[in-house]
Order: sequence, then structure tokens, then C-alpha cells
Amino acid sequence: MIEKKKKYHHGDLKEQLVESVRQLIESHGPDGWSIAEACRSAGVSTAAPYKHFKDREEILHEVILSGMRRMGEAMQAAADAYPAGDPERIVALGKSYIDFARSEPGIFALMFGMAGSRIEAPKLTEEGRGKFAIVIRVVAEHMGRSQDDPAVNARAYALWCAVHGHSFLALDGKADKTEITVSEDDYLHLVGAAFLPPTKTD
Amino acid sequence: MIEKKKKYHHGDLKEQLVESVRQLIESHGPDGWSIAEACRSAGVSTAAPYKHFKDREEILHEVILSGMRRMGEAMQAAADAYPAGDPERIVALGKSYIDFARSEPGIFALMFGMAGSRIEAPKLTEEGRGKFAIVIRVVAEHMGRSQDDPAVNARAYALWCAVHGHSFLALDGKADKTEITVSEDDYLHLVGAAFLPPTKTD
DNA sequence: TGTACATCAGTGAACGCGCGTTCACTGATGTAC
DNA sequence: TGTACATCAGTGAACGCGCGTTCACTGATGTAC
Repeated sequence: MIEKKKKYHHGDLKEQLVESVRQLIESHGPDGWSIAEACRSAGVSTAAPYKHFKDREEILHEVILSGMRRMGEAMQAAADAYPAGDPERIVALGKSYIDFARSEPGIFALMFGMAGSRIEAPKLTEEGRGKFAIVIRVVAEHMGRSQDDPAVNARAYALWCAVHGHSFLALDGKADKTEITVSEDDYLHLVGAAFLPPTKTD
Repeated sequence: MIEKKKKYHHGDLKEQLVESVRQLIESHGPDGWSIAEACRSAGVSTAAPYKHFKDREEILHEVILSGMRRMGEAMQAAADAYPAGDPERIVALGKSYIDFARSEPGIFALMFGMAGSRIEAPKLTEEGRGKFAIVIRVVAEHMGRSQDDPAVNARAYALWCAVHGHSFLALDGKADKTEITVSEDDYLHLVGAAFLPPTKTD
């Protein structure tokens, strides 16, 4: 009886639908889902979702938001796993980003609005800011500077771009073995060293 | 009479449809187009396209391919505008990439397969390789090394990722003014300097 | 130059499909007495 | 503890819609003689 207003008939249809849509997105692409198909996979009539969501867009919004939260948690965990000075901390943070992109490429694409359905929502923007804040904090701690320092901002952004760019190219297969010879680990270290030289304080 | 087998009835419907689809994609997103709508905007019946294309996918393929060619030309022109040693050459190359992403965000997204309809096609892969080849060449010339040198490959890839990542984040509005304080120009110079130090030959 | 014919780009009507959404309903659960 | 009632999650049938694709056709253009 801890969970209130759940387990009425279905259990928790709202969460189940979000999960069904997530799976459809991962198996058929960012736009390869429909309410109808999600209902089929949840074993429910096509009218049922409207008890929980206003419309299609509201479902998608929820799916993306849950993805952003998962990603944020992964990044936070990666940052927490190393002390402030350790250069491996940056690498681990980048890895957590890339790993998420690789394990949930559909949601990842939606988060960055590249699919057909672009959603503007304060909640999503806010969640995205939170993720950048993690990068800023880690970089500031690494450089021993304030989070407001322009140099911190510039380097954090450069790191973000480098990791984000690699994530897209890697999961897209653009960075396939015949052209790119650098390993992911070497790449991350190269990027980390290039933007955050261990001894430099300028 | 220079153009053969054209100007029968419509002029050149094939090219016109590709252009209509392109415009729809830019105004309504990567998946915000239909054959029907493209026909309407071309002033033609919905059956007409099938005289030129096998199906919907073949139209999209053509649209993406033409976008890749435009982008390749822009990159080539940027590289050609500066001599081999000039550090501004790298910056200009990056700018041409970003400019394309900004002026044709819909096609850009499709090129990197983030929309619902993912197309696998040898022609597209080949065209993509050609673009990376430009980056490899410019970096090799900049470093005074062979195009096969692993260090060249790694730095070219790092540059690509940095620029690609920025393109996505910038046109997506993620890199808005309240969080990111570094200017695009400063960013490009930072990236160029970080991966390709002017004097370093190691 | 003029005529008969072949070609083939574009027509317009029709098709079946899956979709998002609405509707009056049903029936299980929670609550008041 | 038992009963009556209110709530509301889920039903299932229906809707109108725009879509991709097919079809027999039409009629303008190019070509052979």
C-alpha cells in the first residue's frame, strides 16, 4: 500500500506505455512507433492511453524525459566514481555519455531533437541544463577554477562537443573501421589531454 | 536543345520534386514530408513521381545525396581558399561544415541518419567517405605528414567530432547564450589549436 | 513539308492501410456509513 | 463486517484523415517516311 493510486486494473499502465514506446523507438527508430502499436505491446485497447496522456506528443515527452534522467544519472555516477583531480574522471564522464548513446540510440536522437517530432518543453530544457552543469563542475574542479570562469565554460563546451560528435558518428556507423583507425579510448584521452592539459593552469 | 529528354511536359519534374521535398524537409523536419505534399507543391498529380522514382525511399535517397554533394563542394571550396600551412584553413573548413548544418538542418539530420527513415546505400556511404577524405588531406598537409599516418587520422577524426558535435548542439539550440559563453570563432580556434598545435610535429 | 505512328510524362480516380482520437460503456476498486 | 455508492482505468467500436501506390487513360512531343 505504499504506492498509491496504482494497481487499479493494469498495474501501472502509464509507466508501461512509456516503456513500450521506448522499446519501439529503439527497435524501429525515433519515429517508428505509434500509440496503436504501443497499446498492442502493452495488451491494452487503443483508447486506454488517453486516461494518462493528453495526446501523442505528451507520451513522447515523457519517454524523452525519462531517457534524459537515465543519462543524467549515468553521468553523475561516472563523475562520482573518481576524485576531482584524476584525469580519468573526464574520460569516464565522456564514456558514460557515449555508452548511453550506444545503448539507447533512438532516445538519444530524440533528446537532441533530430527526429521529425521536435518537442519544446521547459522540463526537457531544464534536464539538459542539468547535464551540462555536471560537465562544467567536473571541468572546473579539474582546472581548479570557478564554474563561472570563461575558460572553464569554453573547455567544458569543447569537451561536450567532442564527445557528442563522436557519439553520433560512432553509433551511426560513420566512424567505421576502414576509415577511422584511432580507438575510442585513445580518442577520449586525446580529447581530454587536448582540452585539459594536466599541468596547465592558464 | 542542349538538354535532352527534358522539357517534355513539365520541364524537369524529377529535379523539381527533389527540390520540393528538400523544402518540405527544411520547413517541417526530416520526416515532415510526403509524396502527396511534394506533388501539390510541384503542381502535379500524386502518381507523377512514379515515372521518375521507384518509391518514397528512392526520392529521399536522391534528396540526401544532393545535400551531401552540396556540402562536399562547400568543404572543398573552403579548403581550397587557404594555402596548406595556414591555420585559418582548418577553421574555414570547420565553418563550412557548420554553415551547411545551419542552412540545411533538415538534410543535415538526414545525412547522419538520425531521422526515422534510415537509408543504407553505397552511394551515400561513398559520398560520406569523400568528405572525410577532405579533412584527412587538410590535416595531413597541415602536419606535413602522410595521409596514412595514424596521428593524422586521430586528429582528423577528433576535428570532425568537435565540429560535428558543435553543429548539432548549435543548430539544436542546446548551445544557447545563457549557458555557453564561448563564441563560435573562439571555439573553432580553440579546437584547431588543441588538436593541431602550429609548431608541434610530434 | 506533311502525315502516321510510337513514345512516354503526367492524369485522376480509386484502393487498402494504419493512424490518432472520441464515445458511451463496463466493471473492478476504494470509501462512507 | 456488510452494503451502497462513487470513482475512474480500461473497453471496443467507430470516425475521418492523409498516406503510398496502382491503374487504365490521355495527349503532347519526337521520329520515320
